[in-house]
Amino acid sequence: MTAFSVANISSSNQQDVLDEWEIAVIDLFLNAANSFGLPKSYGQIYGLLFCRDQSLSMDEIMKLLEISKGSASQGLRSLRRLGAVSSVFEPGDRKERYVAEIRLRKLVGGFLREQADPHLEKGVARLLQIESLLRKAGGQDSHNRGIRRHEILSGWHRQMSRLLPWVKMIVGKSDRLPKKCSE
Amino acid sequence: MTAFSVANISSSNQQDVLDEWEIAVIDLFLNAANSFGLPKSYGQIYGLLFCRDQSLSMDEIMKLLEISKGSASQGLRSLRRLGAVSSVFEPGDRKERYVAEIRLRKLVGGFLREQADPHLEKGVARLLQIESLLRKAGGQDSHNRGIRRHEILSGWHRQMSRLLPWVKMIVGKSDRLPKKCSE
DNA sequence: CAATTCGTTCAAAAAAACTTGAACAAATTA
DNA sequence: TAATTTGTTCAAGTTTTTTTGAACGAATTG
Repeated sequence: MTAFSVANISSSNQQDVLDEWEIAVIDLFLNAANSFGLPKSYGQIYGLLFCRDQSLSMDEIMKLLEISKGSASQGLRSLRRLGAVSSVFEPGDRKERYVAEIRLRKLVGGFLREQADPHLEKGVARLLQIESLLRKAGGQDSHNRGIRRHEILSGWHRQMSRLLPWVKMIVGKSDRLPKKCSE
Repeated sequence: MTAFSVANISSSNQQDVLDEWEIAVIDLFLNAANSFGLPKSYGQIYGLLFCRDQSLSMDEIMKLLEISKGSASQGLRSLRRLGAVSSVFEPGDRKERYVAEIRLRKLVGGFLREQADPHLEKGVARLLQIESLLRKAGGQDSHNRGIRRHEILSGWHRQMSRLLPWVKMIVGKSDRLPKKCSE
């Protein structure tokens, strides 16, 4: 940069400082990330982008959040994979720049796709494995018990598989949720 | 105990050994616990109880899973709070004994009550905090942006609040899920 | 081509989460 | 009351996860 930026008129205008409310929002997402089993830094990055209208470069993110290059890089990658962040190409700028996805249904959808779906698939494999163990092992009593448990687990798996599409459906329909259901 | 138990006829009948399939089931719950953000040992404990017809004492749980007293105690407490395990009083026995709750709707309900609901409540508090920060701080531009973001977050909060009852509802109705919805 | 800018990777450091076991309290039994 | 049994607590130890930053490669610029 060739000279001091002219930004930041009157102490905290836009660019290189976090407003108090922004800090609070970032902290909110930090905590949220945590309880979704994602690293805090992911939450911070998302939170910062969520606050801003303009896209930010990795560099700006690092400085504003005071996190390392590695965290920023990995965080942004994962967030993109989740569909929570996307990169935009501001023309005439070499850096990549990032913005937050703010449509809840997209966020939830991405999260379910990346986290829940894989677990359901692994679940199938595990059920098969248990099934095969049941085929060979165990005394009569234990074997019967195993069969019953396997049935229960299969039922749970089925129900979970059914639930997810509904979640995606219900989140998203912003206002008008179904009121009554037949059957 | 006054003499050797007569149990365990033919190598691995009921009590003091884990069957192969039980190990697999326990491992399944270990992983599941993990991805719900609960300690592995909680999953193991639940998994073991899930496998068994008879209630187990903390002592037996410790031995079967080879975990410490502390883990067993804390795990059982948390699982009871979640409603995933309950204690039964086998008459003529001083120890407390535990069994797993296997109704999915209860499990999901307990989990949501203990994990999701508190987050939603904290969410309200955070939104209020942000609101108050917005009242005082910020330049015009940032302030407006803050207002808009606060609105978005409020919307998300509302939608999540609406979602949870549906989840409880959908899981539970074992077979018959709603097929069509009006509005 | 050399120098610079970006972004990624990964081993090592730091932080967070989980587990352990000894000390303790409560309840029971001798 | 002393000895036992049962379960809880919590500081310290262990394991796992996350963060850091230096080294690297690719792309760009001088």
